[in-house]
Amino acid sequence: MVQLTFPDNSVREFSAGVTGREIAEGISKSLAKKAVAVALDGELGDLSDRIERDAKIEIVTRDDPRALGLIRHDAAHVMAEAVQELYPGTQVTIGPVIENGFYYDFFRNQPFTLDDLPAIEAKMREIIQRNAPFTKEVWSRDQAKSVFEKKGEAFKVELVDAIPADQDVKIYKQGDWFDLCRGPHMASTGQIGSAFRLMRVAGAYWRGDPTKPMLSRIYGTAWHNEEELKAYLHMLEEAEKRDHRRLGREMDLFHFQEEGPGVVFWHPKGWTMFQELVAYMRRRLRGTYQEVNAPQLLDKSLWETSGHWQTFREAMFKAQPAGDEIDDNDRVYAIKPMNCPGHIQIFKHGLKSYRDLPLRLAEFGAVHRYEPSGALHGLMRVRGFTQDDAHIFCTEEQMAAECLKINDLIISTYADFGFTEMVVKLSTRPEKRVGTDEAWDHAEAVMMDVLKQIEAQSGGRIKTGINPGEGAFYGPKFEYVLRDAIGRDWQCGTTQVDFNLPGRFGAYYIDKDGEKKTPVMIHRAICGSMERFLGILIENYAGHLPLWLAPTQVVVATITSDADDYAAAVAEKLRRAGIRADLDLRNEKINYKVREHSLVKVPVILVCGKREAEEGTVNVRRLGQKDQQSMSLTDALVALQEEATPPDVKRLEAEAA
RNA sequence: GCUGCCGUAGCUCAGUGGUAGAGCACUCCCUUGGUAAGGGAGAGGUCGACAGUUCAAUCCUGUCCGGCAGCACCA
Repeated sequence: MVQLTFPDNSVREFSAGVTGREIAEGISKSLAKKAVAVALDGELGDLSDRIERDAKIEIVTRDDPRALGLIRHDAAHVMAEAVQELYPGTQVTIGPVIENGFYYDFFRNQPFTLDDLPAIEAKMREIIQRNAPFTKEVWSRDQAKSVFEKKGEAFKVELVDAIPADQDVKIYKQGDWFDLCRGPHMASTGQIGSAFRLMRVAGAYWRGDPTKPMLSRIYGTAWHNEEELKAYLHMLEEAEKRDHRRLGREMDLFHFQEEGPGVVFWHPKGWTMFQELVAYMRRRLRGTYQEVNAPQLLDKSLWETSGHWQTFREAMFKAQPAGDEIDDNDRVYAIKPMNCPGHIQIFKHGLKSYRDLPLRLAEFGAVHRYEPSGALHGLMRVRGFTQDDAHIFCTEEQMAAECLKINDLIISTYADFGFTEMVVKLSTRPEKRVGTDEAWDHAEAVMMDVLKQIEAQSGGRIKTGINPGEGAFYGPKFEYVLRDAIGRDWQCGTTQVDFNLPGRFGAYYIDKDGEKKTPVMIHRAICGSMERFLGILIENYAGHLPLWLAPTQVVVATITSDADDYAAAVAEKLRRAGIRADLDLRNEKINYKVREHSLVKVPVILVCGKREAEEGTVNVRRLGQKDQQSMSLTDALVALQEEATPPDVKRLEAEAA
């Protein structure tokens, strides 16, 4: 007998080997019909699984949130069946559930195209209509391998070999079609329902390995019901609308062109945002960091010393004199891909004492990396970008305190942009690394301790995690991942402890005892790449930037030319108050002007007509709002000036008051 | 870099084996209109680049460049 505890805490006895399906049927017919799986002590399993031990049991119905993964997984299987039915000879590989959906990778000489999807989707609906039950069998390895070999499924044979020895080789059948799968699955294909859609096709390497064959992947999305599917598709549309590449063009912020793949042409408005962001960061560094600027072009030897030339040469730009007649035109320079070697040179220049530590050098350093062409993506991944970089030279004892200080800076910076949800992850030693195990043990212990403090300090707002083996080759690191307004995660900030570079470059300081010591170096970035961070901000705000960041903060627009002089005076006063204001005196209707400035997302339009000119008022129209507000020019000036004050400056003013 | 798709006016896109079109934007004229497009006229393109096939290529083929979606990469 087994004792099973139900969600209402009632405990009932069943004979061992009872199945979830039998239990559900025993409770009610309707439950049995709705049931798609069973959860034993929280772990999902098939309704047909025999229950041989005491456990907490739940009958999982189709509308349970946990069923969504099953719906998607089953949909992947059905898609594979549909594909093999339509395109005989296509080999199946793997088909997992992913965020918002599923995919299945196929091997076929001719990759799938978007045009193939409607037929596959129709076939899937047909298979779902058939409503064949999912049944499970456990096969021996040899049996599984020989069956898949006979079917010509070479990839499946490889997968059977990859299953750990202590796990069963499970085969799931749906009608005549079957697949190697760890399960679980729902009761029958009909339970998938109709709220799914095939989305796109893409190439993907077998097992993620570029040396292995390219497979043809089909992505799909699947949901509990049509409403959820519709909501998801709507969310995708919203994301597309706030695509920073589109907004960048529409708002005239920047552009790219063929001659400069992956490098940004910043237009006046975009550059205003950029500079506003840099100015913000500079204010945040004031009093703590010293800003420096290291050369763009440095002899190759420096990059050999740092190790970049050996490790990242493929991703670096080299430069040489272009003239044929120049004596040393065999001398090779590299355009900097990082700022650290430069900063170490600055540290090394002049003897440093332990009293100088921690020494914090910051730079808005423009770096260039030859990113793979397929990786380029608007501002998010470029070949030339500006890091809000800093290197802190300190002692090992100072390391933990420095990491916490950086943490405070990063968290408060993100908060100023409205990012309050974030995750800090500790990346630990990778396989390829430098430094002794003792040094890594020590560094990881220190950082683990810091991580705990970060979590404790945050009062639960910040989640923490560990990425094993993801550290840099020279030391462990923290990664700061923020969540934007539509729930997407972006890794931006990073704090990396480095035991390697200072020693390689022979950097040292004179310690209390008069001995030379090698400092620890901490690399840190907050925005990471200013370009990318701006891209994230544009998407996060959907172009509706807070006033302090908006390139054009106010447009003063006239209704008739009678108000031209007054409007010009208003614009002038705004400018004197430090507000970025444009003047629109064109001979156009106010409708036209409002529409045009609204489309480029100007936050505030001050409409001035005859009435305003006579009364000394302005009519305030905010972006996205239909109603207007009339107020005196003086009041408007004060209010706008207040609103246009960056959040950090507001804080300082509040403290001073 | 790999796979697939794409490249026509500043933008969004039609189109054809016989050297091109629309809407918006732009310029000029008329219009002075109270909160998301007033009317008219005009200008604007070596159809991504280079080769090939053809009497003839923007269209077909190839190579290259660039973009998009994934994959891989990201010091």
